[in-house]
Amino acid sequence: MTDLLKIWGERLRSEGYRLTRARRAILEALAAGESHMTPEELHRQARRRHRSLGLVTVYRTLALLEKLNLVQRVHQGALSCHSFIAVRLPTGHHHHLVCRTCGRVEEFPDCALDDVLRRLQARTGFAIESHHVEVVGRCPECQ
Amino acid sequence: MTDLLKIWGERLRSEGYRLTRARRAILEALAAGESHMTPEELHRQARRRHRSLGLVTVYRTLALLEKLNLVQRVHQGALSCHSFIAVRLPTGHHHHLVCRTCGRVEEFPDCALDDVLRRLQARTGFAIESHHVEVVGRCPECQ
DNA sequence: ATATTAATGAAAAATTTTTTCAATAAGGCA
DNA sequence: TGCCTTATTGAAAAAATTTTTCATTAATAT
Repeated sequence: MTDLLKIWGERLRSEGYRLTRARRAILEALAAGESHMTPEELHRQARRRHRSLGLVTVYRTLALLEKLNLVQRVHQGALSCHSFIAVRLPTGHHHHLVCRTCGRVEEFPDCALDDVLRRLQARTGFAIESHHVEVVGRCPECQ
Repeated sequence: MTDLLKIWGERLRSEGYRLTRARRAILEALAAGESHMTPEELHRQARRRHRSLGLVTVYRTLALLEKLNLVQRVHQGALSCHSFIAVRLPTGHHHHLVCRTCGRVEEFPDCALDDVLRRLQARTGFAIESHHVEVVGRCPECQ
């Protein structure tokens, strides 16, 4: 996890952003989180490291991290549209397998979906640019 | 499209809900829409049929229709978490292919995904219950 | 150390969604 | 048909969420 932090820090720097105390606290909370968190929840967590952290900064930082692809939103049907989770698989495209009970999120790679998409593209004439997959179930512990 | 309306009406009735003027207006707007709409947009459209329709009723009706699986939310990354579109493929599971430019939504069936999910389930130990796929691209007209 | 300027936090504003409640109208039934 | 019951509605208010503004702070290059 410390590894993740370092990588993220470097990434921010290399993009010309400053690595502030507020951002560090938010990144740490994200890296520690096993489950997706709303801005509010993330704020609560991150404040354990940085007491005076404002919720506004959480919103701003999430927007930044989302732009840089360091976090991803978690969608499931109606809910959780505004929950975020750290992106851990650094290489390539991946998706989320979310536990309905404990909220734990597992990343899984893209494999085998390409085929489906290629056929879809051929059949519909759409120029496919991106896709988003989310799978919900119960993790081994929660079953 | 008129067909769709009739089916929806019957479905509401059979579930014990009343087919009111407000709901009819909302259903018509949804059935006519080629693209996903936010509650606000839907309200604007539906009011052309029913002038005094309140936005609250749109929210309530969407919640109901979502519960009955007559509409689905459209997600794409950060945006559109709160946009809805009518479910047209009546049988079985399907997903959305969304045009980035004009917002048009095409439904496509589930085929070939089952395999991917079966393998995922075997590998992770999750009991997979549902999934959500959304593909974004540009439709033939918009390319 | 200092200067530059991006980033922060607080407050206010804007936006979105939900709740409350009295009035209305849908659908069943005589 | 016309009445009765009760789900549904719309308006207003409240709650929740997100964004903007702006003076202050602190991260980084020098």
